[in-house]
Amino acid sequence: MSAGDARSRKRAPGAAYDPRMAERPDPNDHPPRRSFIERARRAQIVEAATQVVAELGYAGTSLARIAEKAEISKSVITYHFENKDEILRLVVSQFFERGWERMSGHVEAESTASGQVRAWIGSQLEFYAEHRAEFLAMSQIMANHRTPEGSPAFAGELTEEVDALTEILQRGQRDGEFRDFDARGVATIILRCADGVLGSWAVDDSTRLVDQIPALLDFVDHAIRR
Amino acid sequence: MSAGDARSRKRAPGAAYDPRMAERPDPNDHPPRRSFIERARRAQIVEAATQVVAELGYAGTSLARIAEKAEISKSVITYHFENKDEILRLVVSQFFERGWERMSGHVEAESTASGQVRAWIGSQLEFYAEHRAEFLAMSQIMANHRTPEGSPAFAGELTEEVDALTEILQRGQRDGEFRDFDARGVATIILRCADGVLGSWAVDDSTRLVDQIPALLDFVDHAIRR
Amino acid sequence: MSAGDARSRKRAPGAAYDPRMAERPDPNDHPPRRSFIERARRAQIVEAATQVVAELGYAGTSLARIAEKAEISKSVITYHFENKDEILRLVVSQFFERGWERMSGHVEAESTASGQVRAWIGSQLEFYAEHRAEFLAMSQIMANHRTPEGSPAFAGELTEEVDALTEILQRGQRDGEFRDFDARGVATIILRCADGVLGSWAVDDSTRLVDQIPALLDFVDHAIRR
Amino acid sequence: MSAGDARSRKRAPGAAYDPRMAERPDPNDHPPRRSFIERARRAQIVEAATQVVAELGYAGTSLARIAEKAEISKSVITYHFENKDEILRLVVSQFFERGWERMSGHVEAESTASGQVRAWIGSQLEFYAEHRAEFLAMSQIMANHRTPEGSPAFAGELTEEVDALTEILQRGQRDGEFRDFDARGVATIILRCADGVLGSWAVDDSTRLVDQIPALLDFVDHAIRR
DNA sequence: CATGAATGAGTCTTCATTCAT
DNA sequence: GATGAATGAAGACTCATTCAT
Repeated sequence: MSAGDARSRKRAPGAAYDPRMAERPDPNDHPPRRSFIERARRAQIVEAATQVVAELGYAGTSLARIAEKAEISKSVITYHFENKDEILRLVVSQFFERGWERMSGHVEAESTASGQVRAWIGSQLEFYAEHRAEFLAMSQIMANHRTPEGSPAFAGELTEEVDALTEILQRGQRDGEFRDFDARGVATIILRCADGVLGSWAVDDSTRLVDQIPALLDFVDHAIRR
Repeated sequence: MSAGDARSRKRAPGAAYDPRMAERPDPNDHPPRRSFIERARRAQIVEAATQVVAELGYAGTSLARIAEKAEISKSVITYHFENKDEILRLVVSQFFERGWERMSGHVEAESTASGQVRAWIGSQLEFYAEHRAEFLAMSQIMANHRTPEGSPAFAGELTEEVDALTEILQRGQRDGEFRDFDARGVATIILRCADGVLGSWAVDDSTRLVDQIPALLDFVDHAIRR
Repeated sequence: MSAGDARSRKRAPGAAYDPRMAERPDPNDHPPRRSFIERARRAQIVEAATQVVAELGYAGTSLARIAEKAEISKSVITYHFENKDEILRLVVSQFFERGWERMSGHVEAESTASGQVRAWIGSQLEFYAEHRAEFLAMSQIMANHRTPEGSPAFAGELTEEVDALTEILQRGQRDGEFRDFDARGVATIILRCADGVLGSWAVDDSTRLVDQIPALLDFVDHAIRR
Repeated sequence: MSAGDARSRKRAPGAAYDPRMAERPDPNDHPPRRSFIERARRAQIVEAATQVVAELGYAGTSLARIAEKAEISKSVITYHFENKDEILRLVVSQFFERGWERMSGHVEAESTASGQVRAWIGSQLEFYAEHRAEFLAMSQIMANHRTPEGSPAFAGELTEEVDALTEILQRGQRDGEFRDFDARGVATIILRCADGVLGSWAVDDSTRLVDQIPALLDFVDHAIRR
């Protein structure tokens, strides 16, 4: 049943749109209509998968261990999902969807470019700090997941995000808020900067992430302000 | 995100030699005296392992594939190494050793704190750019390698690096070069910033890393300068 | 060789109805009285099974794929049929029933023995040529289907057919149409001959089966005629 | 080890050449040099596979069952062979190689075309009769084995055989031994005829194959003789 | 110094069937 | 009359490691 339902990736209604999740149109256009039980099971399994990846890493994640964590039989997983791949992609896409839902509100609430940059970084880090396991899992999967042919499965998934931030930076330059720099290059640096801080927190959770947010905001602010 | 979020650990400048990065000590305390052939074989195998990890990722790396790449029999590997673990740790430690060899020279040649910061970031990125495969391999291993119990094998390996950069920043503040900020926090941010840029390059090699170095240096400069 | 080496069994001409080819008898002796819907569903499923076996081969045929082909849920199949076995047997028996319906008319219309032989071979091959998928499916199932214990499920199903053709050949010998030979042995050979030609057509449908019929008739004619 | 050693298919030295086994050149041209043990193990496994396929059919043949039959662990099989596919192909190719080795001698010993036809059919059937299990296995594999993409793995493998027999028939026609007919069509029929008789014996071994050989030779003789 | 052979645990996935609704 | 959910057994294959030579 339910072939090709690698699905979702819908924009949050009203929300601008999630630049991280490029629209990849489903060939079978009818989205699978799932029963209550099915939806619950799928959620349960994705949740279990998230935890396992976060704890044991990408390479240590097997269907057997996901089943164990969810306290179900392995067959239940293969019944509700096409693939291990499908599960892993859902872990990633759901995280981004929810993250962007949160961020977009904060970003749009700001009027100035610098306010939007701060809102972007701040709300992103806040969201991640609140969902550490999900973030770790997403990180692991993005860094490791490959297509059957062997190339990274999530390469270039991030360019739209860079585009969006670049636009904000350019507006800030036009408005005289920011100094002169290559907007696209700096957009990359900022995003990667945040990723990096996240990364250190991912490896070593002794650093309280939320405490580092103001420092990072301040750092970026000085770096780009006129 | 952050395929390259793990990375960087190297000797504190001036410090002689980090025993943690050394090959694991021989249980019989006399350090292994290796023949010429032995050393050659080990180097060849570590080199092959590096390439395989870079190409196929951590999860795609098996002894069989390393053997294939090195054009030797699998048994040669298990003869010369205790473990798969031993090989992977060597890939990481050798990369850091060589990287720091390069960097320390550049850093120590500078007299001002800001010069040292620039030398640090610049020479690090240059070195990585010249050794992409090694960098990718190191990244993958640091992000994925685990102890038999399942916890990250390279957690908390980064503190010395942070310590060293913190010292430089503090000196810069005392000398009036840098503005006021939490030196340790910013040290982390700077290092992670570089990581982040590396991460984007790791995923997508179309971005010419060396071209981005000046932008990053400029970015950091503005962020910390008085 | 001989993708089509299994095949052919049908009612002896004149004989009413072969119970061995019938659906397996209901344990409670009253024959199943099926509703219109039930009969339609069963037909639909058997038809889908036929197509799947023809396309994917015996080993590639699963209930899941039959359901997919019929665009129904897998449970519909298990509701209407006892078994996978029951479906496969029906594919075979229905093909033979319909085939013999066609052949018997042609054979009985002939008065001479040699005419009957020609009618037999000719109409058989014609029928098969018109129902390639059904023929392929039947072939695959006869060649592969096994009892739960592992022995061929359709062994020894061919004797009646041989008997019937043997009778015709013997009559031809008595009437002086055919030369002297072991009638039973030659009956087997003739039937297998047709099988063989079918087999080559099964593997490679570029050979237009109908074009080969005259050659085969000619071949057999020369072989047995006085 | 030993990648790409799907190998063999060499002509028997001196023997004409086996038309059934089209030369499919090995990309890695160096044939694997196997140890005594390796050759013995491979032979043992192929032999076990042959028996399992003959007894349980293509669909009933699993590596587990082959291992059981050979009284070895399943891993031994995957150590010595790349693939299940490799084993199955060997079962087929070895059978043809050996069969042709036998047949070619008999065929070439004859001077007349009709003698060669008789030698062909006779020695083929004799050989098959002496190696029933191998024949059954080969039959099952040829009828069922598919490429990963789903198309029959052994389609069109037989055309060269038809070519060779066609040549003989044409010579017979030129020499006035045979009557006028479409040589290629009849070659197909004759080969398929033999296959068919074999097929009936395959299903039901009560018929003593060797006893049927003279009848078949006689049948074919009458069919094609002037 | 080197390696061929072996193997048990574990990988994902497919499958026919059962059961409750 | 229909079906969604569940499942254990089995499928081929990969892997790191051990051992004897």
